[in-house]
Amino acid sequence: MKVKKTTSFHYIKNDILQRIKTRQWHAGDYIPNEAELAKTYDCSRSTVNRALQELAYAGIVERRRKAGTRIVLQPIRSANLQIPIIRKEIENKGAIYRYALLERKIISANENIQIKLELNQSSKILHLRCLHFADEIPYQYEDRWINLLAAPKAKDEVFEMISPNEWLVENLLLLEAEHIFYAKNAMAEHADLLDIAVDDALFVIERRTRSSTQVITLVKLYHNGSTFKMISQG
Amino acid sequence: MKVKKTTSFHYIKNDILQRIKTRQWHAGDYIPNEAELAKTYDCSRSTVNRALQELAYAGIVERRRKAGTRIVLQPIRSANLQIPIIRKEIENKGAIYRYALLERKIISANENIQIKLELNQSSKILHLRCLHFADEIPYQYEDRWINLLAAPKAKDEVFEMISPNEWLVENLLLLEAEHIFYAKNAMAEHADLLDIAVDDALFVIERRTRSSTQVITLVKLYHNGSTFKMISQG
DNA sequence: ATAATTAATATGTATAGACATAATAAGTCA
DNA sequence: TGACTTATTATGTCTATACATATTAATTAT
Repeated sequence: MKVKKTTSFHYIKNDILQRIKTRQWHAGDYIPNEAELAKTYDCSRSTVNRALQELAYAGIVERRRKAGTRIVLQPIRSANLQIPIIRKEIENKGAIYRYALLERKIISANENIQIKLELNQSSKILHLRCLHFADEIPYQYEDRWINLLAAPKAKDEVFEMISPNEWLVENLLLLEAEHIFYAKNAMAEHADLLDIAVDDALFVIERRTRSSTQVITLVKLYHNGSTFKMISQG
Repeated sequence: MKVKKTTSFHYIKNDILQRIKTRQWHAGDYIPNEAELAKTYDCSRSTVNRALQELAYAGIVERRRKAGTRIVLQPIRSANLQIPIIRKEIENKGAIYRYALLERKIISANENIQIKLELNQSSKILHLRCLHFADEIPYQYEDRWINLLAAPKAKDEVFEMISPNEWLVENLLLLEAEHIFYAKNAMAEHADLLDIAVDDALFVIERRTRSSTQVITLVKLYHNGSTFKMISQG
């Protein structure tokens, strides 16, 4: 005879998910409150609370004080995307990675860059253009702007041997980032650099990295044919 | 004079992040254990535990029993992507949404689809092709396969008035999904349907939705010029 | 030296109880 | 009726304590 010891929040989480999946509880409905669930599962409210908080974080339920917990109507398709580090992505494929600097220039921010870097007035920006190769085949073209107010040390780095991303990771801590993805036809410049045809579809990642107070860097990454795979959990 | 009441796990989380950002603690280093941090912050170990668990979930630190908690070397750029529901995306822009069914056909799975739908043998599949309009302008082309073993009721739905996605959300519970994103040049068929030129860059989302045991549906969504914006937190 | 065993340790999780807080509902007054 | 005030309630969070568990370090046996 088995003796129940404790009910895990994992068990509760799965059980509630199961009830939702089997339509025992319907989308839009409020589910019993924590105290009642604690009785049902014969555990403490803390345990139920943890299970429900994780379900809320995963977007399965919505919680509001006094109102209660209800099953999200149309579970928003949120997905956790792991954006690969270019060197690792290439090396994981068994290819040899090579980095090359195309251009390094200190410029004054034009209006467009000024807005994107959230600068009050035009100031000095380090503009870098680079290429990443996999087995000597152009793999990604990188167009980057570094805010020298936020990263003054970048002035002293030539970026011949180290890629901007790796330098930034080593020299600053990049925690907050904002991404935009889109598709774009290759322009003559891109085609030339990536050794593809003009108008070939490019997958572009635009990333803005910031500290709490300022934008540190803006980068546009042009991929040729590369895909991103992500798994969203439920 | 202010009297300290309690230390919130939010405070601890932010404080640790701050220490990492200001390089007081370095990437790769182990940070003090929970008991010590509890003393530092004058709070209970539970509170520290919660803060650290959230930091671990966010990919900032790694934790292992007995070993301790250390700051992740190269914080993996993971980002939470909210995939818009087409109707809402269009309506949010203030445009009028319209759905149109192009084709509905029950087929036997060919080898390719059979693999993607994880079927042991060829079985009946519902193939749907649809268009989504914003103010009568083609906005997204949808190419979808529904596994009739997983969703037999779909046989009885004509999909003239309701889009496959909305029907599936109402009739099944879709919790697990797998996404792939890529860029692709428009083929003649796509160009024709989306009213664009051949070879224009398309942003494609490929989504496979499943229950715990089987694949329910596979869909390819072809966007014309639409971008996705996502914010990854730190 | 090597393998197996045992101890030590940091995190993982559950609990009962307490108080905080947001949001709603009920009640009160103009 | 409408504007304010006051309960009420469900979730949010913290604490002290206890035990579980994974992993490493130390010890013992071979």
